[in-house]
Amino acid sequence: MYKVSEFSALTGLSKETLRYYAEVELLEPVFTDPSNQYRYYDDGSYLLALLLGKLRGFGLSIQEMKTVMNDQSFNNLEKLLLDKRKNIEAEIEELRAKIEDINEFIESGKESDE
Amino acid sequence: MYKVSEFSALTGLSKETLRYYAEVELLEPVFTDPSNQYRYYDDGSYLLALLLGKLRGFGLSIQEMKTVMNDQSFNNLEKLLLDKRKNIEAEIEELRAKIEDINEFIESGKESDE
DNA sequence: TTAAACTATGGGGTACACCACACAGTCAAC
DNA sequence: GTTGACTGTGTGGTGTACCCCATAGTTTAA
Repeated sequence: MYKVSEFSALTGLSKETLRYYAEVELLEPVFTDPSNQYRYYDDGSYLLALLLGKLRGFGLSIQEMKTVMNDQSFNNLEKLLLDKRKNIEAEIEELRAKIEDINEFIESGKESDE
Repeated sequence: MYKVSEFSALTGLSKETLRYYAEVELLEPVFTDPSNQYRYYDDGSYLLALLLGKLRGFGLSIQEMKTVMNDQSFNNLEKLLLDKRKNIEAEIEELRAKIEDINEFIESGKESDE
């Protein structure tokens, strides 16, 4: 069982983030000491925390991560990741279009200069 | 001289946005009636407003647009746009890397399933 | 003249995922 | 037993570019 500081160091998630994740019920401590409210995590929490760190890196929102965590079988995970990938691809398309707009704008500026 | 509603309809910028742009000194009315604080815009404002709309679409921040507006010769404009384009390209790269991460994660999941 | 339509101001709210800080209780090592 | 390190809670702040609302004053058309 790890206390927050140790668990924070272990997982790379800040203490505040851990507290936040507990608050929003994304990653809850396995045990909370009723006498002092200290939160304790275990090795299972550790694996989940690593997963969460990865998913955050992929750009999943808290809500999305919650749906992943609420499905112990992780059946939804792949589907969610594929969706996320599609979203990212769409974002890339938008950015590409923006670049095109900028290019056109620059070009039109040059023409009217001459 | 246009009052806000008319000018808003003309430019596509909402009244609130116009007020905000006046507040942050991005696009100030050409005249403010001292008796009632009504703000008035003219055709010069119109052209600037169109430019601002475009620049917003390109993803320029208010601060960046201010630097553009503060340089009447618009000498900085092209440089700024090229910078912006570079930023967008970098963003695209990040997103691509994220997709790669996701792909790897999915693949590794499949392997360990079998 | 009166009512509808317009305008201004000030303030709060939004989304998101935390971070920071003050204060107080608690634990651990010596 | 004391001191320093740790923990909790509650609250406020962050950034960005606005949006929305209530209130109150103003203009305009009939």
